Amino acid sequence: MEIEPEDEGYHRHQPNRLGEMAYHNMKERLIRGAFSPGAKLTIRAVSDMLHVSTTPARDAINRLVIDGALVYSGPKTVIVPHLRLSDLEEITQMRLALEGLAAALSVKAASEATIEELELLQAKIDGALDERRYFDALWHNKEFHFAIYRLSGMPYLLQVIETLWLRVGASFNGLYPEFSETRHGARNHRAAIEALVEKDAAAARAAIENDIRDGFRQMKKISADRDQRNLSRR
Amino acid sequence: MEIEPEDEGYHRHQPNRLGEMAYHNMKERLIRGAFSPGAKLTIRAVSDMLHVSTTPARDAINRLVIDGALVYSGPKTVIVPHLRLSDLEEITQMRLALEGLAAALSVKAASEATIEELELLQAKIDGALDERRYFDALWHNKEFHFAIYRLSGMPYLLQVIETLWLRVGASFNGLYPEFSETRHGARNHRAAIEALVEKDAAAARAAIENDIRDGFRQMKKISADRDQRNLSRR
DNA sequence: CGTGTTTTTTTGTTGCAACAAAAATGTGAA
DNA sequence: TTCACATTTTTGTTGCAACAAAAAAACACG
Repeated sequence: MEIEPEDEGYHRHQPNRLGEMAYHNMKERLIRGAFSPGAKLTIRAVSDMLHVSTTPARDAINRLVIDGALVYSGPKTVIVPHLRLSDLEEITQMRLALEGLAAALSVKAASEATIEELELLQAKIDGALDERRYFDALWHNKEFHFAIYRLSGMPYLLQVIETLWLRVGASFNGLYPEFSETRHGARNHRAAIEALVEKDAAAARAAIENDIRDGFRQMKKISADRDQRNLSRR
Repeated sequence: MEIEPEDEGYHRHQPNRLGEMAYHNMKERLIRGAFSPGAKLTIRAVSDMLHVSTTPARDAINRLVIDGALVYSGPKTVIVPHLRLSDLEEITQMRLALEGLAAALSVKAASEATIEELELLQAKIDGALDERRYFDALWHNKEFHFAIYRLSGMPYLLQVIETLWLRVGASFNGLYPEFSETRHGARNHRAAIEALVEKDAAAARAAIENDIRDGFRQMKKISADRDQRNLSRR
């Protein structure tokens, strides 16, 4: 590894302590599906929920709106958005481009230790699925993906990808257990690990892209079924 | 122009009026290079500059930090960052993936009107270069690119791309006039227009990617020369 | 002249209240 | 019930002040 000639490295302090805390707390709740699409979030509600004043609560909500994890349904009303098919398609396109890139870049930093880590994570996914712990399965799936992407060494890229996951995560946690049960990822994950072992960038990209595409088809199908059911039940 | 079939379209109101204004105002100033890398920005300074209170000024600064257009150099100090080569490389990789995607998607929406618009913009670029109005040239160059990307019909994609431009823009406005003078973009832009006319997605992507790569090489070279000069002058 | 130390000034964060505007609720007529 | 309108409640925005902490300035010593 080369030594960077001028790595000034901007200080990674953590100002805005309460606001940052509120943001991460709410982000976590959203990813875990604590709020259903359509749920209204107000500054004062968040402020009470997290026992902070309105200022950090406002900071958190504003930032989540910027991320697209929350959305204005009126001038003074932010809600958890209903993900439309067009949104899902746009996000999927971006995921293919960005996560494909991250996967391709990851192979050069792959080591035996990282391979082992990935094997372990995949075992956790399989185990969780066997025991019908669907939530854990999805969680470990995320860890698996980001363990690979982290190898790219591109922090900003990782940040953008994480925001994309946040956007779909908030809306698609309602898809249990059909979505998790499909095990669509296992084969693609095996292929990804194999590609890392052989340091084959193109294969790694292909494996991740397949995984994303398979997931997209699943989501689309399940979501369409739901809509159908909701429609006919009216 | 087609009518969108199911555009429920979350209300596009504009809350946070002063904060939004402050953000866009500062963004504009940064893209135009009003602040040199290393310049310190404080809440109260921005608040005075824009004649608003501290709250919207704080909102604007925080958001620019999230964008990566500003950076903490200490717990209580935000500055315009010096772009390191590794940063530039990461951003360029992401630009290739995302702007390549946008360009490929743009062909299906290309019409005669948009072709005319692009021709006009290219003429403006050339004209500005002829008259050594380098700033205008760069500005119209941005318009040219985003006129294409807008055709993709993906608003969030556009937003992310714009943030990438903001990050490099703030630091590389100091590269006048060498950078603008090179006219590296003309051939690539012609190729892009041609691709849109023939609705050739692959060609459009290739043209844009070439443009980005050429620009990256230029920036890298000029920036390296500068560093060399600064180093030897010490 | 640097260099470490102390003092002064500046700065971001946080909480809060006032206000206008929007959302929710209530009311009544068809 | 359904719809339009009036009333009440809720809500985001904005400005501001107190405070601790950090940055800058002043200073002293070598």
